[in-house]
Amino acid sequence: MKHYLDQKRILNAVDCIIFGYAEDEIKLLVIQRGFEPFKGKWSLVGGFVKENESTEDAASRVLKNLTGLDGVYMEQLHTFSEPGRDTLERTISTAYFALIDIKKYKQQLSDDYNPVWFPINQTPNLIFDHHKMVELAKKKLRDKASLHPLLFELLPNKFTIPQLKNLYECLYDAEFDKGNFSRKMHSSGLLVKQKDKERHTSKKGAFYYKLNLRKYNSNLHAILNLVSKPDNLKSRKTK
Amino acid sequence: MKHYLDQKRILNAVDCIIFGYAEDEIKLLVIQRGFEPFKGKWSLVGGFVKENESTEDAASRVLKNLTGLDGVYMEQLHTFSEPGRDTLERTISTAYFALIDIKKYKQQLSDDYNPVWFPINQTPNLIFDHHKMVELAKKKLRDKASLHPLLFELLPNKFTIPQLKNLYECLYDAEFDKGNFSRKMHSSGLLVKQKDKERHTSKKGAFYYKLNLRKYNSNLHAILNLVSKPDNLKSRKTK
DNA sequence: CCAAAAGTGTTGTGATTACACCCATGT
DNA sequence: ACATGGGTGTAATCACAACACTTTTGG
Repeated sequence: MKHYLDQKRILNAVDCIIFGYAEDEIKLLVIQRGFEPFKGKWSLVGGFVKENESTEDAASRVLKNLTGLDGVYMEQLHTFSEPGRDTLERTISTAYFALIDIKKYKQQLSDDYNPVWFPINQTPNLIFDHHKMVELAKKKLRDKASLHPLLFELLPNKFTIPQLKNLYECLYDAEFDKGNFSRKMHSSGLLVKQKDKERHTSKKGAFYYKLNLRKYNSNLHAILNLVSKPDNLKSRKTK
Repeated sequence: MKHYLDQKRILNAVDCIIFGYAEDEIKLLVIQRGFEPFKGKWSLVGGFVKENESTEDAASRVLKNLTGLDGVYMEQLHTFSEPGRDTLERTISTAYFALIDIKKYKQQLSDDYNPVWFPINQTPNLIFDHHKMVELAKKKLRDKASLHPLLFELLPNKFTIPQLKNLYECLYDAEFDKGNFSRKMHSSGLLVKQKDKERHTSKKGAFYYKLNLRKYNSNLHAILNLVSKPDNLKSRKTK
């Protein structure tokens, strides 16, 4: 018969994998630690779980401290618990991934760390098993976004269909047919056409759309078969 | 700046949601506690995480203790961490779900608890938030099995296609067309036809199949579109 | 020889792809 | 006027559901 007195001290932490989207790239927010231990090393934002909060609360708190943002899309990813994963203490960390509109993000004042957005495929070396966390988060984002319309969380309120298409193309490193992509998005019923156009990236200009929030919130499984089959990919990007 | 000294004692546990399949039903293995606290109450099997093991190791250990089985299909489900979830101690529990061949299961000798298989939709009241864990596990099993061929883990080495079909029908509470089901399974390339037949449930008899293990292990995404759309369901069962 | 379940063949439908074409506009 | 990217139309193809049909064998 097991009893908790068997258990030596284990610390509980959370780490956040924060994704954003800007300049036609998906980005990851990491910090450079300004304090010991591991001063100068790159790391995900994280923190210890307090006695009276859940890991969800802890992750929200950490995220808010770093970005100033509340009510962000966040989801539990996985709990990492290898005895040697944290080289200083025995720590079990529950990882969360978050999607934010990068334009809403405002760096909070802090001397503790220096936050930087890295393109998702050019991240620096990270401490502990944080690289594993990022890889798993990327995989989960891809898997989930192929069935659920959650990439909207990365875009501003108003966006164009070519912008949306580019976002999907980044995530899957593939090209989609503009016609078919547009039809599929429209058929989801999630888009509300605006009267104005975005006129920077093309001469004709692309209409802005907003998300139909009622539909988005009620029907989180609308986008079926967007990227399910390999044949949907026209060709691997090689650039 | 946060430091681990802020953290009061939090215990780390694991709980296992163990699924089996027998008598044309999906079952859940739960225990009745033979010791205080909560003597006589139903609960998932669980245990505390030891200092030198991961939560995965802890879950495997707990599972082996209860069932005598090694190398079982197991997957991390979710970490439950609400401060009030365990009414005795502040405990964070990482839940794992496992799929076992119920015929291989042998009850291990133990006076500590009385394990019982319950049909998945007739489970007793469980302590703490274990009911939540079971519900999430059921949802995850359904979601995952619609894309990945993991239900084979619930069947014996040799099985027939009607058996497999019945398993899917149980999980989704739906009926599938035998012709289409059979074709889809064959087209996955995962089935190896045997020479003998199962002759209890029908006069004609149904051929046994074995799993193509090489393919199964290399290609964990073979079964696409088995249950993706609601239209695939002929009719809700009402029995 | 018939009932019952396994297993195969076939057809219509709807989704999807690939690609041609039209549109709006800044230079 | 023409190049450029946004946006629409459409034919061919493919996957799938539905269901009729054949097979096997115990009673």
